[in-house]
Amino acid sequence: MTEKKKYYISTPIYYPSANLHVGHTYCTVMADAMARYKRATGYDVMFLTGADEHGQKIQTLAEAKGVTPQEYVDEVVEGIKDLWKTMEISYDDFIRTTEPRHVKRVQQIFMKMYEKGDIYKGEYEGLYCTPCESFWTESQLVDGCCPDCGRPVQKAKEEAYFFKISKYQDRLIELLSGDEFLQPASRRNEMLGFINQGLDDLCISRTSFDWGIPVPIDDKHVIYVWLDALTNYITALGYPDEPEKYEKYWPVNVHLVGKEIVRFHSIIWPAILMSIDEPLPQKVLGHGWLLMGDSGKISKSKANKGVDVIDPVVLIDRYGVDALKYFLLREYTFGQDGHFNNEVMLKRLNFDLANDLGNLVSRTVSMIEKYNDGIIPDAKIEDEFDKDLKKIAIGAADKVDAQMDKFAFNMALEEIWVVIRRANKYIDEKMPWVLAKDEAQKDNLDTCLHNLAEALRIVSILINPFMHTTAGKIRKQLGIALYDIVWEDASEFNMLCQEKVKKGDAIFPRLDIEKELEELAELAGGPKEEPMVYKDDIEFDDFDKVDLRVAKVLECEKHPNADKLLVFQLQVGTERRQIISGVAKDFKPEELIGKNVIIVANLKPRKLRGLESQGMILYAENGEHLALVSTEAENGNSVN
RNA sequence: GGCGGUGUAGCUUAGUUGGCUAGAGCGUCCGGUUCAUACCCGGAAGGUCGGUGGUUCGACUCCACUCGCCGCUACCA
Repeated sequence: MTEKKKYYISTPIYYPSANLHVGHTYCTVMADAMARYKRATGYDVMFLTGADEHGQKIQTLAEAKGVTPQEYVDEVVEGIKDLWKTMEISYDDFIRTTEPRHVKRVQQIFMKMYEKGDIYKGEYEGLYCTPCESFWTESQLVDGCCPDCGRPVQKAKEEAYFFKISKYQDRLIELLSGDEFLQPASRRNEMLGFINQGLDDLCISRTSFDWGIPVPIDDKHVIYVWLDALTNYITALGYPDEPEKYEKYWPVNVHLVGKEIVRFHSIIWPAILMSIDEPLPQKVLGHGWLLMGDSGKISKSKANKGVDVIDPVVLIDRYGVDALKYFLLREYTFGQDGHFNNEVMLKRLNFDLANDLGNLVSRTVSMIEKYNDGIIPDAKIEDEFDKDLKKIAIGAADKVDAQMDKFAFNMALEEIWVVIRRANKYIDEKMPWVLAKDEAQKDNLDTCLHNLAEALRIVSILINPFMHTTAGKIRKQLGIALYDIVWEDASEFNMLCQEKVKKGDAIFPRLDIEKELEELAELAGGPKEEPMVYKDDIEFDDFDKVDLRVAKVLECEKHPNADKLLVFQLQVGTERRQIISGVAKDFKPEELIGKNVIIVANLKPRKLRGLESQGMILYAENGEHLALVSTEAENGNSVN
């Protein structure tokens, strides 16, 4: 027996701060389809997924709930695993960053980097967003708040260990300059642009929380997210102390990631590997986001409004796992953003699954029962229609192969549906119900029934990586083996021989779209509740240092030299002052004139792109945008 | 502001290196069929391929400018 070629594919490890939504499901479903496809086509596959369980946010959420962080993540991860089980996700390993195997290996990796001289101790000062678990530089903040979620950040200064990532800058540029490593190509230039600005050394430890892996040489510190999370791809393989799997599967063939984490996977992760002198990933593939209507990206940190159901469990309960998988894989183009929408989904399910595929199975099996006592007859003749159906059916596997090579799941499915549509057309061309009335046409009828069953047999093989339960249902109705599905058999015709078919329930019942839309809208309900997360307590004296005042907006215009900044001229009592705010996206300058706002009056003045800003205006987060914090009080008055 | 992407029928989109009468699905209209989950099949209408100018025998495809979206990035006391 020849050695199989290996194929290693990963999803990101998800952060268990809340239940997963269809966005996560989307990524995992793609990885699963690819893993199953590769297994079907003869690869020895390693499919890894997992959970990233450390960090301050988990610690805070656990405290709010009155449980230990470990208890907290155990419960959420249980839910994630249940979901993957329901969805029949065929992962080979599920790595949790709290597992001992991961913890000890991260420490070993840390030591390797340290001994190489790539890690040094320094001091980190930055602004931290607890919900997002991210440090931001001052310049990254939006209106003093986290650029991701718009919530307040807190200043944090701490002793920390740094990774000399700048040392690998040139090699990273070289890596990213190739065609293969990062796709889609549009991300490459972004990443190169980012590197070319110069890489700051990366802070890889924290002392401000302790829910993490201790730094082996300094137990005041825990290892921060990068080194902890990214290394999962190799610790799960046993690197470095049990390298058997590692040597077999590494380097990874594909890291499947969302476009928001492309940077970490295409810059930080390779740099870590360079530091420990290990091979680099062969490919990082950034997929697009599923967008919810007009309300933007699906995100755990943002409340989801609107009527579209994004809880995968609800969708699975109503329509089944394969329906959801089919929709996600068929509707969206890899790498591009897509809009998730109930109506589009329901139409896909009805048209493609119920009408085209489900109905084809139903009519084929019915006719075999009705016209040939349920036995699949042998083919006896071959006319033009037969030839064409056969040609298209046995040619489909190659086309699917070509599309899967490009991660074009939607086109791969489209190729399969070409066969399904051709088979439906074939029935109209042959008109078996007419043939059945004429004994002289028995051979023709037999051929027709046989060929339809063959086409469905081929379809069942081709859809198996994407919807394997459905593949099984089709085969069961055809009376053929469920489990030994061989990809190569999709390129063969005339494999069926007198099997006995058995009509079952509709494999995809037709849906009443109007009714479903109404019921889904009810189910969507309001946003899920998340515990409130506040900044650390402060003393009254700290608060009292802040001098808040009412101010009237006299003038407001765009900053001449910056896209995001507005320049305000304000009346504060008897005084006029100029304040600059990064809110050009949220307000039109003219709509603010005349409003009374609240400002921080005793902030040290600072120049922003050439103009001085004498304080800061307060705004409230309000969904996607900011809202003014305005007042009716006289300008100049203090706010306590 | 810098860098990059993108703009094709009402909607979602395919168009590799310039040769197309610009394809497909959904929607719309007309017709056929009854084996089947009121499904399926056929046909038609619908596009000055964002705009302007250029290169070329020939441009959706190349170039310049321009408008609209999007991403990364700088400015966000």
